[in-house]
Amino acid sequence: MRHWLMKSEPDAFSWDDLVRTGAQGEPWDGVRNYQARNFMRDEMQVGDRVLFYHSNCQPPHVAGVAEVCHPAEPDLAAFDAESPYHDPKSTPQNPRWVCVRVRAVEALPAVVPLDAIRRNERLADMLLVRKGQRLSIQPVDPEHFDEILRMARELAED
DNA sequence: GCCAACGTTGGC
DNA sequence: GCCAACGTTGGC
Repeated sequence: MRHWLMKSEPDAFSWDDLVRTGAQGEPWDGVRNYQARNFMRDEMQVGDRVLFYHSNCQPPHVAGVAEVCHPAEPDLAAFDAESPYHDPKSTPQNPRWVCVRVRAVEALPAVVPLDAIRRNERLADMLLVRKGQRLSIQPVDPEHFDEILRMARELAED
């Protein structure tokens, strides 16, 4: 089992939105970055655990743990001329973009803000805190994943 | 709202 | 294949 971090802007799709989608989960559509696509297409497997991260909000933070619940399939939004994610170069015969489906597992007992992650030297190597790094889907080392969960428990005690 | 960092596009 | 121009991400 691998571990991941997936970013979402809460104004667009929040942790609560994910919880509401229930067991069938949410297709992670709209990813238009090849590296992120390749992670979904080639490396993500059903059961992989995901840190659900809220970006572009104050403060940015990890909100919950999700899991991959369906393997990569074509991103239907790319075919939809009305969608902001429309890509005319992607066709049903030859889909350029794919998405996995993700469902909520559990909210963290306390959210873990980005600045706390930055200050934790055990997380110094996380891609999330690497300068200039802005992948919306990124692999997470298991130790880093567990450390985030530990921080959430610790923050909940205060 | 600003802007650094990065990815993509397209002319050549 | 190079690279300038442009668009996007996302923290601040």
